[in-house]
Amino acid sequence: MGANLSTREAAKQETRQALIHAGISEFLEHGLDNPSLDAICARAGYTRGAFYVHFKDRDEFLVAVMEEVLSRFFDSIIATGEAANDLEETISRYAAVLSMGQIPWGEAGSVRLFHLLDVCTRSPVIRQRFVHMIGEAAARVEHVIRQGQRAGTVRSDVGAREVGLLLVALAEGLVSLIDAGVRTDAEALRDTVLTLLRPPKTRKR
Amino acid sequence: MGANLSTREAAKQETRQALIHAGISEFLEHGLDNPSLDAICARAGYTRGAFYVHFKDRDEFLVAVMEEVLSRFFDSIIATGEAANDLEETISRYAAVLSMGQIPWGEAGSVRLFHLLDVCTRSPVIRQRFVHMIGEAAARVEHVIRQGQRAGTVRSDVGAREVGLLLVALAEGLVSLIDAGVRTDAEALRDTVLTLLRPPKTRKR
Amino acid sequence: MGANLSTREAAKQETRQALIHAGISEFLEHGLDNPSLDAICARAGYTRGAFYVHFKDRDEFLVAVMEEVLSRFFDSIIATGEAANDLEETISRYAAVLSMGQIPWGEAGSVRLFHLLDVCTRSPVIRQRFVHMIGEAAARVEHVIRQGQRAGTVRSDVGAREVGLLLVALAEGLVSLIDAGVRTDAEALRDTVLTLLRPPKTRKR
Amino acid sequence: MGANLSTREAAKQETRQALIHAGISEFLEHGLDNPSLDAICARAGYTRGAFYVHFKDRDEFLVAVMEEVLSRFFDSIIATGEAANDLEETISRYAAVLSMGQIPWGEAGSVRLFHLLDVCTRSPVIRQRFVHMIGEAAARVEHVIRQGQRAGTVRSDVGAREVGLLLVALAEGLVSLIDAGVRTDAEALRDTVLTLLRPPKTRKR
DNA sequence: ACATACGGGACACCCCGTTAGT
DNA sequence: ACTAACGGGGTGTCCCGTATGT
Repeated sequence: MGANLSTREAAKQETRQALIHAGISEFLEHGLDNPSLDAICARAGYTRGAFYVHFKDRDEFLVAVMEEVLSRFFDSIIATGEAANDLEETISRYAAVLSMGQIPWGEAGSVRLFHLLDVCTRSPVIRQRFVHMIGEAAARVEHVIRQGQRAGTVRSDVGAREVGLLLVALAEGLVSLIDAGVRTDAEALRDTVLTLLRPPKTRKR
Repeated sequence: MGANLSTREAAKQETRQALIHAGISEFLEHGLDNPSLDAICARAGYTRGAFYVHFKDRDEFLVAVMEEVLSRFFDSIIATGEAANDLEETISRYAAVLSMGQIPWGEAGSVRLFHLLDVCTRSPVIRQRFVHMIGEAAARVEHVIRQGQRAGTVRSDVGAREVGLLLVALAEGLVSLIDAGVRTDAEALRDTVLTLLRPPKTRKR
Repeated sequence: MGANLSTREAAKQETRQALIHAGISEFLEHGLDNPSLDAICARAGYTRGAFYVHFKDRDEFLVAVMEEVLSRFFDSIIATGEAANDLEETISRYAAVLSMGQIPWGEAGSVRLFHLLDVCTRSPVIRQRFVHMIGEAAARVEHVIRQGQRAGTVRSDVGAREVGLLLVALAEGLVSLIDAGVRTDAEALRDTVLTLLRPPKTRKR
Repeated sequence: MGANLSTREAAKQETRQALIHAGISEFLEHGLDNPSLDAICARAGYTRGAFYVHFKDRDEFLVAVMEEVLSRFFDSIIATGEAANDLEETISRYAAVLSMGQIPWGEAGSVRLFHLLDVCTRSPVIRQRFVHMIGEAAARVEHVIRQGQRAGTVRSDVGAREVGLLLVALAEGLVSLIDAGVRTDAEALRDTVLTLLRPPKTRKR
């Protein structure tokens, strides 16, 4: 019966996921408000009849899409985080992510940051998840900073907590600027940030 | 005739401005796509008939609104810039602006940053203006940094150009985070940034 | 300028009336809920764009239609009432109206009685107007009865007020039955009613 | 097997009845066309899957509902009829029924008369059943009248057949008026009707 | 018998742009 | 310059009937 249950339930979840993925693609290409439900459903290979089995209305769908995006994003951050306790590595990964100019996730495309911010305006649920996620990211960077400070690779006269938030905000801002079309020299910026965070060489004396 | 014409012309521009202001308010409250022209015109005390005297269609109106917003923003930046060649003062002003969590301008409210980014996606004109504005802002900060370096109040082992862009991106990112509801300690962040930029104390030796 | 005003206003009222008339026809043929706004507007020679200039939504339109029907009906009752203070004449007119099995009015068709009752369920406004109209009709019959009693053509041992309401209710019931397809002998019923209301002949003796 | 089959059969009929009852309630509250099958089924504690086991489509369901209503109504009339061969008693029962302002039946609410008339417009089957039922009711009253005439309690100068139909129509009309919200004095009306039907007192002489 | 995913279609509401007025 | 009627189209929503499960 476990298999039986999965027969129906699996098909249902598959449909739901297909719709969400189609939504992500459409939202990426045409913004949050413009895509019609028809277009989204068609892209997923379904009709609006199927849509309303899974979502009460467009807003609920939007929230579901953004939750998916957020969790994927969060997963990707966690994944990189596990691999790297080193500041330089972390910053470099961030730089790589940023150079793509979009929130990254597995297979199927991405969503603009400002779309997320837009949805935060509408849905308190998403807003909370986003804020929490930012907090997690900041905490992770903070941890890396603190480790660097202990190892002597990061200057100790700044608060790790503040630097954590600062770097996250910086990342966010750079994503926005790149999204908007501002040209940046990722390497030079990375080096500058690392220089600012390095302990003064005079300590050697 | 000059007076007569200017009277008419002034009235016309007044209507146009009223529409743009109403648009800003509506866009702020309900996003960029949702507000109907009817709602916007009604808020300005007119009807759509008046609207089409001044704008070809909704898109042209959107561009006009954003140009207004951008120029106001630019003016405010310029204004603060003129007054301050000092880094600390500049950062502080930025902090003040940021703590409001929105692009500031004169009387009537403001527009979220992500709205601007959204429009950049649609209108190359706006995009170019925005990129240019960011460049200007970065150049201005760069100038302040360079002056600080010459005066010995800013460390010299980082590129003024890179720091300029970095600070602008940071500002942008913080605005976004605050917009989204992330709580920040503006003072602590400001101090941290200033610490990072100060020359090493080891110089005392 | 009176003419000027009427140019616009007259056209507007004409459109509104056309829509209402079309609505009456559609409602008569297909019930109150089935006809689409498209069908109604098309019948009037307009589109939904015009419709929403005159009515906020379908419900408001429905009320307007029923108010029109009611006022026409009321006018027709008043008209017949003025002409007839005689009981027999009044009953005969009623019988004629009833034999049509529908609420009568000028040119363009009619509306089933149960449609009106249905709308009364939805709109308190219409309900009140309908109740008031019934009261007026009852009062009119009451007046005829009273005159007949004074003239000795109607028995005096019954309350004119009660008889008035009774006859109105009877009319309403007969309309309903005829609407539903019950076959009746209008003449026999009329004679029976008149017999019931006549004073007893034995009194003469 | 008989018990087994009847068990299943009983359960099936139970479901059917539950759906019909739910339909009656929904139709009473929201009219004949507005309630969705989903709403009706949900009210009965089922889904549309169960519905289509019992009914071909919405129309067939509507007819089934009205047949139920009609038979209940008929039963109630029969019941009162059996108990009463006396005119006064009959009229009083009628008055009681009317004062409820609705077609009465057992437990679960009622349906407005105009709903029935509405369905008569759509379904010839229902129409015929309704006409037949009205005929039965009229015949029953006619019988009572005839008995009264024989017993000398009802005047003999009017046709029992006509009076029968008249009283049924009157009942119908009063129900409609009360449905619509007209205030009536049931007692006074009843007395008036009885007075009209009583033989002239002059006979005493 | 009953639940439920899904196709498909209809319709109300809204909104934009135009045009005839004032 | 501005109003207001109107045409026309798009879209979200809902709902029915079916088909496939259990």
